[in-house]
Amino acid sequence: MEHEWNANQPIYRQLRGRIVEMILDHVLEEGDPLPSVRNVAAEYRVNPLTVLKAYQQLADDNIVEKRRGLGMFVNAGARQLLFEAERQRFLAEEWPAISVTIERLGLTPADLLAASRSKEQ
Amino acid sequence: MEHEWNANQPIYRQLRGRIVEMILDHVLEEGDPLPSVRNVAAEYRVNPLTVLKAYQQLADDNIVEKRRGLGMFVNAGARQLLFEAERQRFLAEEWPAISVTIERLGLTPADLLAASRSKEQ
DNA sequence: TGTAGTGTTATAGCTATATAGAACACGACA
DNA sequence: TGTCGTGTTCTATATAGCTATAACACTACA
Repeated sequence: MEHEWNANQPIYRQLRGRIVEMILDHVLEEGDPLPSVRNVAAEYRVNPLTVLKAYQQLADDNIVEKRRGLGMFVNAGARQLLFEAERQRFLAEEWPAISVTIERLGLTPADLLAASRSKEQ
Repeated sequence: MEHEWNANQPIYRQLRGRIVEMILDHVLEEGDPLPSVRNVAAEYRVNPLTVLKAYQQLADDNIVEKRRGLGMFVNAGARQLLFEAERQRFLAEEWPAISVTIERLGLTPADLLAASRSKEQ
């Protein structure tokens, strides 16, 4: 997990996004415990309450389950749930504006491919 | 210009984005006046200081020029400046994450095309 | 000179986000 | 029983974003 936060979104929202990515990318499997609130707070230099807020939203969405004294765990079926939810959200809320931006800026598939590859290095 | 703000970004930043789009799309030509601070504030139900903040950033970036008592005007060369700046910013800051998301969600060009077209209706 | 537009500055208050530190409650284990 | 992990709650402070309202300064025009 990257260590840096940007200023475009609240930290708790970026953190939630990263947990979502870890689940979708099989870094976290169903049944796995999430990194503890204290560990994440210490490692990424944020307030435990900020971490808790991110985790709380995941619990509200039925992605994780909190077990007091034990930790938080990825729910069964969480990946499928996220996959479908993120897909719909991306197609409905993000892609339309991205598509318009790509056209407006005259970006070709070659431009986009080159930009994707240069970042992989 | 759309009338609704989302909660993902501060209003002043969304407003700045819309002015940028209007310039890139030739809705605003170089030399044109921007809608006045009061007009935008009234029409979109935001505080004049919020509008001013968006406009101030455009002035800081040499996109517009403020003329007290007269209005704000799109600078000569602003479109080219924006076009290049937005292109670079999009390719460097936005596209890499978008690309990863598209791959992660298993979205095909057909999925994306369908989503673009359904929004056009 | 007065009016009607423009930008600009000031004061004040509220909400959201984030921080800091501490302590409480639970569960597993030695 | 005590320890060490976990989640959870509490109090307090600071900053950013946004709101509301008002007034000041500039410009063009009748």
